[in-house]
Amino acid sequence: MGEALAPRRLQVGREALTPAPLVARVVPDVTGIDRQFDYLVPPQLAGRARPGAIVRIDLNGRRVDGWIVATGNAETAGFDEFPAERLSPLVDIAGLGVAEDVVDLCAWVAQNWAGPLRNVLRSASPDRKRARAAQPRHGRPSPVDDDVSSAFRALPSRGGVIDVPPLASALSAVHAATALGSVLVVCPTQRMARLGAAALRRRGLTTAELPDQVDAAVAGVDVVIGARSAVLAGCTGLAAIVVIDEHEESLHEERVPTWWAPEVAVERGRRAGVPVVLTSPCPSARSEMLHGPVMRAVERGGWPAIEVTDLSQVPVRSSLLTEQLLGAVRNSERSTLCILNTKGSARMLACRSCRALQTCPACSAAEALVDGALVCPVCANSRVPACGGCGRTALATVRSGTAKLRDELAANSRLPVREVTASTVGTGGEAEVYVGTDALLHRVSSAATVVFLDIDRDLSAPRMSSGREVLASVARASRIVGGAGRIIIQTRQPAHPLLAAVVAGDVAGWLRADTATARSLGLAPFVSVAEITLPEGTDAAVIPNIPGVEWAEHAGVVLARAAAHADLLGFVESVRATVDGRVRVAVNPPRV
DNA sequence: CGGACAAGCTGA
DNA sequence: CAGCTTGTCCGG
Repeated sequence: MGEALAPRRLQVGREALTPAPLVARVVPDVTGIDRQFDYLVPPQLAGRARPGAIVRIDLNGRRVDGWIVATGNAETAGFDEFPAERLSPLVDIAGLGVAEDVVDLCAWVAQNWAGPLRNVLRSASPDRKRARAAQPRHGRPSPVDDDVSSAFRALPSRGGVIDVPPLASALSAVHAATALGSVLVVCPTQRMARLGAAALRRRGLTTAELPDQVDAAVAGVDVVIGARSAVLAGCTGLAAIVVIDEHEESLHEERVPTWWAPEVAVERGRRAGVPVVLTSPCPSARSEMLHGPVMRAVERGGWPAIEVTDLSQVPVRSSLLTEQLLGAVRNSERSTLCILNTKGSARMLACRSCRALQTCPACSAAEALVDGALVCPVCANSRVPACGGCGRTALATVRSGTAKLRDELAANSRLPVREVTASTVGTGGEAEVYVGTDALLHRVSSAATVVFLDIDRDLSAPRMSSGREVLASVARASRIVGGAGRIIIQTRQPAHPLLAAVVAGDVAGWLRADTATARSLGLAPFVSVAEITLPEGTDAAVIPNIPGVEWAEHAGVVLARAAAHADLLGFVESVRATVDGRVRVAVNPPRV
């Protein structure tokens, strides 16, 4: 700023010899105001009024916080719209806020996902606490040389996607990247960030764990590591970005703007001119689209042996206790995890005679019985209520009930069986059996065996990405059991392509096929979608039509899709312009 | 969001 | 028509 003003002072003979007053453009930290306002910077605050700083402002009679997103004066392009004499002064500088070099990235995130910049700036700001000065710390790690580190070195300068199952392998990519400078690591969970940081320190690297160690990240360390919002954190000397388990849903922000950390990482890397590496045992189609072909670092993808059991062969009707399950529970020296997801199970129907799950012939989602017909909740196909396999008409609802299952299992194994729910804390103990939902896989770090008691509940969930979500669960289970462990998947559809691929060790092949299907059907990520919630009582007739954008309205929600992302953003903009009142927009949300 | 202000309703 | 509610507008 000082440099910008200097020439102005030297212009002798012009009307003003004093520089135009410094102005800060501020995003208020107030919901419902997605706008920016200009404020005068008082001379005593000029030294600290940087983009990213949190300031106190007076806004319409209220004293609120906000972020500076730009500074300039009346001479600066774009700062001349509002007369300087009508500006209020900044009240104070209240905190460090967002790293200066990340402010423009935040603006890009808000624009790309069509949401309020304020929410992005909040995600990028560490919890308010006093910032302390820290000294740069760099370790002297031993060089790393394994399959993953050589895969990293073989990537193009902008980075790429590496197929790596175990966490230790992903950390080798991080380790190799530290040869370039400071590495920013984004993990799906804070827990993994903590474990990863500890493992990297054992390799002789210095770490800053976010969100607590912001000071160290700013001072300069080998590795800055944290969960989703770490992708927006300050990182001095940034030389590479690594996103671990890029397929995990938790890397997707649920609130608007619904930004996706791997995509933000790629954009940040592009702006900073540093490589970005996305790692995953089951890379998402979107990351491939973003970054090109997947680099295979480990033979066979490193998946453990996976057994599939046919539930329709179980002697006791409607029981989930197979021989394999009981065998695993009785023989295991370490714990067994039994995964049973209860969500959406009430609607599933199985044939009483052949026990085949009733799925949609077109899209294979589980059907529901509506007014005496079998109806697909995804594509609204309808057919007569008879078994798709044997044609008989006696259908039974597939029962759920983890409590009953726990009792059955305990009676059959004579072992203590613990049911783990969201409220149960801790899973200590050896040689035990745990029953719980998918969340169990996030809470236990080691087990001998993982059994998916009824994978059909997940596989046939009424959404497009169900197969990839199942794969993510199996990948998580693989990591928990390690190379020597067992994974048992129970199903009524043993010939399902995904299960066949998993058994054959050809996950990559299934992913290729799934991506090809999404491409040919024009689904995400090959189209961009937006879910637009209109204000109460809006007439859908006012919604504009734009070339390249298809949309449909139902119950006040507009679903739009476009092959070109820019077209979709243009559509959102014109909807906001035509509809009066506040419109909520989720662009490419985690779930539609 | 939340304050300001205008327009609408009520009751004596 | 004061006193109150409800709605709309706008912020530097």
